[in-house]
Amino acid sequence: MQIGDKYVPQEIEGKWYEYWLEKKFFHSEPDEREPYTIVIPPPNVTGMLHMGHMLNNTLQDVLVRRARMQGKNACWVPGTDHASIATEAKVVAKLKEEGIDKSSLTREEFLKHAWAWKEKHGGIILQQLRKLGASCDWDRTCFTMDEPRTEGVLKVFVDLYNKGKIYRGVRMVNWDPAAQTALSDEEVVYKESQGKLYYLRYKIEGEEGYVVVATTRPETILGDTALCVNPNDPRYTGLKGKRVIVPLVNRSIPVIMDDYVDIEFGTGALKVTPAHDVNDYMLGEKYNLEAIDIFNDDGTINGKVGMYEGMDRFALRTQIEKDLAAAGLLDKTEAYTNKVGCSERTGVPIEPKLSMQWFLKMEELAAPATKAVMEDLIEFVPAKYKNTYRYWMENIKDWCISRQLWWGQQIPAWYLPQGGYVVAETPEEALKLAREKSGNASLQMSDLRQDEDVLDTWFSSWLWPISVFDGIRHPDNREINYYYPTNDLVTAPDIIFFWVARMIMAGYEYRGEKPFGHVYFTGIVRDKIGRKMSKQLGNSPDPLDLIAQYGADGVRVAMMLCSSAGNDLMFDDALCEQGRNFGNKIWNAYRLVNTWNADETLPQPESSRLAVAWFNAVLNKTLSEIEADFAAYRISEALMAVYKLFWDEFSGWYLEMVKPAYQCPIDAQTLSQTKELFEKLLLILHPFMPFLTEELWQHIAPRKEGDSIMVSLAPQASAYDETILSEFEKVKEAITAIRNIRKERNLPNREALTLKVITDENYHPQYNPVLEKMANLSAVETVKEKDPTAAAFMVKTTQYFIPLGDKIDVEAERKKLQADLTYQEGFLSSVMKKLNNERFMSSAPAKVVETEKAKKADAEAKIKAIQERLNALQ
RNA sequence: GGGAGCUUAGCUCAGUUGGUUCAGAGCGUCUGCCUUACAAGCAGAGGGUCGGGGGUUCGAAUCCCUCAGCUCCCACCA
Repeated sequence: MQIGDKYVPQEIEGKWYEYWLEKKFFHSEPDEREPYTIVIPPPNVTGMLHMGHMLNNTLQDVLVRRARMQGKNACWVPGTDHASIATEAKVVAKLKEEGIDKSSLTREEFLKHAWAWKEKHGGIILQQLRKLGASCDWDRTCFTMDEPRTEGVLKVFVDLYNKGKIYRGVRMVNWDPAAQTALSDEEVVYKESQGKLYYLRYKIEGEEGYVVVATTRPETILGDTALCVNPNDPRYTGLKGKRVIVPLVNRSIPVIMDDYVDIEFGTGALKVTPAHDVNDYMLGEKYNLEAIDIFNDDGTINGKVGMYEGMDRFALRTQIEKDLAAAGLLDKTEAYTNKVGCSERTGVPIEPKLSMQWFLKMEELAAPATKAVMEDLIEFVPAKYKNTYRYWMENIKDWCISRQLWWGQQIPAWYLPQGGYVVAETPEEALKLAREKSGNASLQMSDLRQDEDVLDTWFSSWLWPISVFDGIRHPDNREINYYYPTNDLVTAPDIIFFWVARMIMAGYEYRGEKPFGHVYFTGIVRDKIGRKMSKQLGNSPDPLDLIAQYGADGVRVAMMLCSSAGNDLMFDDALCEQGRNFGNKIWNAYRLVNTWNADETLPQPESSRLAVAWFNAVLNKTLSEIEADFAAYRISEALMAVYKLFWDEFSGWYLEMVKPAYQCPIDAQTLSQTKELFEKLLLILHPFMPFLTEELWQHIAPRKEGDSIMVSLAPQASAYDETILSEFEKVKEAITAIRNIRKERNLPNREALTLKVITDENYHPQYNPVLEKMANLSAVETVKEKDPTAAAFMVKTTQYFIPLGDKIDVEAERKKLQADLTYQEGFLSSVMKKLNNERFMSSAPAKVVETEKAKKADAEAKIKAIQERLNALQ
């Protein structure tokens, strides 16, 4: 079969993906083989592929393809996440562009738009993954809001409710005024912001004088219901039992004393706004203060106080500063930097707000999940995340699971006309329960009102490893029993709490078992100067452009080259070039082998026989290294090992050793052995570079329809000959030395040379055929005497000479020898220092002492040889 | 304010329990080559006091202390 002169990845990649799909090689069904399972971290359904996905999914594909080639039943389940806030925000924005306001729509109308949007954009990202070569079982594609998953979520909600783990209550929650929903603590990110500290005057009731309070949020005075000072603060002892007047608002509020207040901060006096600050809320509870909620859900001021109604919270801050100053109630302001909690999704500052929400009790769920990780039943790679995990788990707070959104699973709770509610998986059951609960058998569905809220997205994705196998609805089905627990989870560390921890909890709660055996945490992809890749900075390349430019195999290699687990990686387009170049190298090596014509009558040259034996040893040694690397999830090192194996050992040494003379035929045995070795290399390379290896694998031997490298078995490491490896290293050294002599003296490669050698135990004559071929020697002669006029070199203790007649430069030679002598003498003296040190001799292990002695003998022999040669040069 | 981690060649990183010439790799750089698979290549070379200081040890990139710089996570100081 012919193959193109140039490596053009774009020409070979698409067709093989189609072929794999058509042959259903990605599809897995339970059978008697050992399963290997990965569930994809589901990307947002309307998201686009970015570099983080590239990294993450390349890793998963490498792991899955490798497992498949080890004979396991590999199953990689793909899917998408409905991403309630993110998707709803996108739909709202799109509607706004069309001049439609969300509030003008009914829930049903809005959801129609949302589903339409999902149908249009949903799954684009999964299509993009195909370009990368991802071998997902597409028949299993799931969506966190499809019917089986939704039913599972509702079932879990009802179950947890019935177990008493889910409750409803008014709590201080993180309110996102842009999305107008509550958020979990994990969805709040703290951003440094330059603000001001405002010093406000609170007049003391019935007296002259005032108390100054420092605050960053003067607008919240509208909701002040107390002033608090530390009882140990001598400045304020006189305030006990008094009341003060809230500036501008003119409300009279009590002064309370609590040692929560930091005497050092600001003026030591704190305004208390129970409705709008978490700490103030605590104080409010403790001292029974009124909580005045001054905001509407969108962050504008409501009518409760009767001032500034309708103003935005930030506009009000500016306005109130002016008004306070005008009224003489603003002492001063000073610049102040603090951290403001912002919504992870919309980016706007969150507003602590009292509201009625649904919560999940976490403490009991956390216990087995913590244990599993700490005892390495679930292994974190790298292990440093265990600490982070434990700390969070041991300080876990109840999870606010309700969201004031429409896109998501609506909470299956129905309110009764006379108050109270029932929780059920379906409206029918709810009605039944409601009739029982109310004792009113004539109650109708229309009398019940379902809770408006939906569940947090993570409340569906925490079930992912179970729900993709339908193990929530049907806990005993064949698939869940076969595929669960999954093997590896590959994800980013920033969702360790959102997702990883919760999946582990759900795993133990619903399967009584861990959801996965290993969690591989990838780093964050940064640009080459270390900035996080982001849309705003525009420093993120489009992965599809990279694939178009360098080929998927090249980009995959690039991702793997720079990714060590848990460490951020500096991505540079140059890495893709390196990946593409590697593909080119493999391509051209194949082209070389492909041009060789076999001659059945030719015997195998000894040099080729040796080359095959040697390369087999190198191959097996490297295989065992690769296996160790994979076992420790050192994926980039595994790739580097293959890279060097192919480029240096195979292309640089092996192929040169067996290469026939120009346009001469090759013996049949060497050709077939070479092809076998090449095929093994392709098998090892396949998980990293699936497309190129499939293309060449199809060419290198006769194949039939339905054959594929991806469903072939990869070679396993076996025992190898250490001796041939170490002896060969000396041969390589000699070849390199001869090449250097040629280079220094400008001797053309075509001109054959004679090599003389004084034999000793480091000289292995059986490799002379290789030496002769690689260094173009006419003969290797054994001599007893040094040749003072020849160019000389040493390998270990063996002395070699190349007679050059008058071409030798005595002065240069002497200089070189002198330098070498100096080095060897220095080395010897450092060895002697150790050997003459009694304490070293008595405390170092025997093995170490032995090697030092060997070093001494070695150095002495070399020094002797160098000196003799120097003398001979005189 | 707590916690974790990092600092090794120009860049990105390996370096398992302290001990072979341990100071490494890849990329880049420099030099020489258009040698009939590949210039997306070949043959070579240079490059680091292992962040600074101190200690333990016969022996330290590796263990301990300390200082400096960087990064991340957590946390209610208004």
